[in-house]
Amino acid sequence: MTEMQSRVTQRTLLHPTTKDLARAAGVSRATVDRVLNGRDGVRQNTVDRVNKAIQDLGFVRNVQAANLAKSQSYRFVFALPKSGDLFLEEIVARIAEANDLFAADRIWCDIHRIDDNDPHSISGYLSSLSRGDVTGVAIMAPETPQVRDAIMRLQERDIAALPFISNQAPLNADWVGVDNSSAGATAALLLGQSLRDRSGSVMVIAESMTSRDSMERRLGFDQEISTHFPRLHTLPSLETYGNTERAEKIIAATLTAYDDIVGIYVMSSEARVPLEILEDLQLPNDTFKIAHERTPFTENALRSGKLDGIVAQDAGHLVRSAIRRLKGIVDKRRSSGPQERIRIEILLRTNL
Amino acid sequence: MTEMQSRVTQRTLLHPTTKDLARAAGVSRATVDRVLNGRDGVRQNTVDRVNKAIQDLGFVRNVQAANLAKSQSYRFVFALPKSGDLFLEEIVARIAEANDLFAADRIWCDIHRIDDNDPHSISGYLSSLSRGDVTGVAIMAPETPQVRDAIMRLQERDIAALPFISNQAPLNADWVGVDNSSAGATAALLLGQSLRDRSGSVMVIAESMTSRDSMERRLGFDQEISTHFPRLHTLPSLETYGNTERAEKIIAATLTAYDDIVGIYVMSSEARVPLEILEDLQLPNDTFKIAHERTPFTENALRSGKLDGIVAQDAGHLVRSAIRRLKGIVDKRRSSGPQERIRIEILLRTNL
DNA sequence: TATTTTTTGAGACACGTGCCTCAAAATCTG
DNA sequence: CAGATTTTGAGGCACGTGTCTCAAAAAATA
Repeated sequence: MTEMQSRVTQRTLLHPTTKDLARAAGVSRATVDRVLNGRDGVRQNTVDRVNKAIQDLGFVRNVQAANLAKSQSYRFVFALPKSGDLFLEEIVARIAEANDLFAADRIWCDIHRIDDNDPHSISGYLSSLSRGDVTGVAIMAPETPQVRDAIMRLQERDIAALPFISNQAPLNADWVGVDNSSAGATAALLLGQSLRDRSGSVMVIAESMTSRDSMERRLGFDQEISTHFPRLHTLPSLETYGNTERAEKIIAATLTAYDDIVGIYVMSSEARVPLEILEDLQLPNDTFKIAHERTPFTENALRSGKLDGIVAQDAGHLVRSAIRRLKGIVDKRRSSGPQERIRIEILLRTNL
Repeated sequence: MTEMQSRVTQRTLLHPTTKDLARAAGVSRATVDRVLNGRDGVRQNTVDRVNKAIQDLGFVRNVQAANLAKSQSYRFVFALPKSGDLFLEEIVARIAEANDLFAADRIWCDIHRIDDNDPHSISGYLSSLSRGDVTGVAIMAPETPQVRDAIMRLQERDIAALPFISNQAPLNADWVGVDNSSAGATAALLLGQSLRDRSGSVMVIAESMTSRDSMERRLGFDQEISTHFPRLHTLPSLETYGNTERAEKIIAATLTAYDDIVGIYVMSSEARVPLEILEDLQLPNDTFKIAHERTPFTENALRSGKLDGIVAQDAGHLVRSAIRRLKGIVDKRRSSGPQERIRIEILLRTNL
């Protein structure tokens, strides 16, 4: 057994270097370098020979050594909205953590808060960046033409760009976040399953319905309820606009208007305000309440039974995944292979 | 703003090297090397001065350069049981994937199948390993004194050892896997929540109850049911021992003995056999069925409604996490900081 | 064939750290 | 104080790749 293996691996170097490549292809190290780094002035024939040698030897470029030679280190920026809820605070905290986790890999992350609602300031910031200052940007911003443009121009300047949490378009290959439509559907399924033997109305509370993310969640939620739980009836979204007084008013109004509310879906990533209001309003004990995103507040609410479930995306996972993805882009790992998908997490009291 | 920052960072080098350290501490690079790598023959006073300089400059050792100098590369082995179910196949596939994901980091993984049930063969294999062949091992094996011993001896030989999925002891700091007690409780909560308005018996099917993992799951499950869903009654575990005929017999017997079965919990990581048997037995449509681990089979069952929920640990995540953890141990990252916890995932039809 | 152009090779240096040797300096011991 | 011992410094080579320069070889063109 061991003999057979050694016979196979005998001529196959364990970790072939560019030197070995050169020898195998019958060219010089300079030429190998030209091929590896896509410089021109090499005949196709020669390129092929080198590529064949790469295949034959199973050569893998030593990125560490390469980075050392280039004295490359990675400087990433997380461009996040200024107006922040608890979920955003969570993200910020995870970035700080990731910073010293990745320090050993020569990766350094900064945070830049941008004024959302103003697409111009976002794209302005993005175009102010230059390679040398920063090697990559993770961008959390609502989808607008300006932002899309700015992202394109970043890539032209050889800066890695990665839509983060807020998706820019369904077709975009490089992005880190969850499918909001499925997230909404998951909230619906969880709610519906728990209320399977009852019928009534479901209140839906949002911060605003303008963003693509909100729309998708709502769509997914409604679709799941209507196809699988026809005994439940979903009410129109209540939009709080982040305003507590307004929230109090519309929630109270809805509760008096409908006396058959059996479930509540808090759709926005900031669940604190609506939940605090609901608590004061003395709902029946068996009203099923579900919200998005894990924050110290929602976590607590789940523990104490004020909330029955959370549909979440893991902030730490999002951050780390974004960093690894950015590094992958910079390293030009095209065959990034198994994409590390961000899962839609369901949190109950038992798996916090 | 920028001025203030630059004033601060002016004297602070962006990426100080050992050379900078030496200058700052007023010693030679040789001495810095002695301190950094814990060689002796350095006066305490000098050690302190170097450490102070490390603090002051915010020095972070360039692991890439260090690995290059040592021509260190990481060879990890996953020691997995021989007798495998679909979940194990999943793990194996993820290891293969991870292999080319981590190739750029000079990490190479092998798989070694060990005969479970025979603690001696496991520890025999582990003691046959030597540094140079392998830098770290992820071990999936039931807890026995022999295995614990072998792990200790691995560490003495400077080989990183990491219990994998099967925990060795609750107190063990270094391990990758989930809390099985919480996993069981989560299955219970999901089941209970869906059956909140009904009462009856819950069938529990296991492969065997000898391992710590099974015990913990069952314990967590029972505790959650009895404290929060007293209208449900959990039956004793049916042990299939991986034998299809036996499984058919005991499941059928249980179904005739109890006519009030409202839920079924398939506890073992191999859910296929029990579920196939159950399908033939024509259960009422609203029987809530829950199982563990995502495999092509369980996934399909969930999609087609033969299963209502899966409590899972993400195989890819487990594998990647184990690899990163092993690398962390080898690199001597003591302040490993934010441990990348493996989440207990709840999979429903909507978030597959 | 002679000349220009393209392609290739040889060699050097750099990146930051590990690891080695040998000598010099500092400290301790008798 | 001399000698033994411990501590420190200076310097060099290695790791694998990137990036230069300059010359040589090969191919294309006139």
